[in-house]
Amino acid sequence: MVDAQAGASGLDDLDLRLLAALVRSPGRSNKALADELGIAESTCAHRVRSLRSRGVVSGVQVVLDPASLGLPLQAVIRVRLGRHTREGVGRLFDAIVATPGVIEAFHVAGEDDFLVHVAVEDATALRDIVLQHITVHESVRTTETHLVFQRREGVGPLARVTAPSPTASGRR
Amino acid sequence: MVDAQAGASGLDDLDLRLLAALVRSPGRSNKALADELGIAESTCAHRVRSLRSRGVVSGVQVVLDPASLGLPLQAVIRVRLGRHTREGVGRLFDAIVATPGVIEAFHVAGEDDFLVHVAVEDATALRDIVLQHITVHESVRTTETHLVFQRREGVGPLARVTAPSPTASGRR
DNA sequence: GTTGAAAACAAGCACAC
DNA sequence: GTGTGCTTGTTTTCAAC
Repeated sequence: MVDAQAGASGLDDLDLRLLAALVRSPGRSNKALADELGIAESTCAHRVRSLRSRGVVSGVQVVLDPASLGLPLQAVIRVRLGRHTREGVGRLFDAIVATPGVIEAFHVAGEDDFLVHVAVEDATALRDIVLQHITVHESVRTTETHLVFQRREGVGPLARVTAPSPTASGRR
Repeated sequence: MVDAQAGASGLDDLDLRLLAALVRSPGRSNKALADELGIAESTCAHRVRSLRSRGVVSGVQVVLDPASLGLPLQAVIRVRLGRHTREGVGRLFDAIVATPGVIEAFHVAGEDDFLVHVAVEDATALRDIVLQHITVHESVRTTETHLVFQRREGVGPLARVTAPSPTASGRR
């Protein structure tokens, strides 16, 4: 085997185990992390800081429950544009993510141009978002609103890196 | 005015300001939070614990950068089903979120049944996900894969609760 | 790159208001 | 529901390996 480097990124085995532990339980103390990985606390702290500074860990996020906030309704709004100028698309994207209730938005290729995930209080609020924040933009041609029955987190990107091939094909 | 309660949820003004501060900078210490809000540390700690126990704050999440992990390609896969049995849908959902590279998945109403957000290393990996993890399920009729140019976070649910009416109705 | 130890810091708890 | 002081534990820093 070459060394402990993984893939194209400069992440060694310890980095990956650290990331896995971090993702699994973000609230843990540095001491607890270090103990689990069998390394010194200072080493653990250094690696975590390094991963943050390199941008591998983009950040930490507090997740709110929309329903508890009085926003029990979620939807994905598919937005299709007419004219596609670079500035128009950029300004629309800016306006979309600045709209209260918008959780995330994707600029995608294909039939649709944007997918917008929103949480709102009721159907009226949903209509108001579409009419007052989306279709008001002249570049928007059509929208389609899809109610979200359920949203679930996936195992995430890390699962592709840590366990890419269950079939042991020699070494990578 | 009635009191400091907001909307249908039992959240007062301090709770909302606390949540806003938490979301803005999740890494902050309790002391820093308390100082910003002008309250005692114990009060701040109590409120935060209460918000967590009530489920308003669902949790804390470590956000990884897929590109730094060697997964520069993101896509949204739209999945349409043929047969819609309750168990079939549930098992498919389980399988989808367990697929390495899947960041999140939505079960939606309408034309499509699932929207799956994935991060992968290249186009081949994307094809493999669709063929080996999605279309292998007999309930799946068709899929459409849409490349993600860019994903952006919205201002979030809290913005709908904290600043619903910009018109100053009395003092805050 | 890793470690252990000391100093600075923050969190949790019981209690008083 | 809010504030205070103490005790405990944790993060940080630094010299050294």
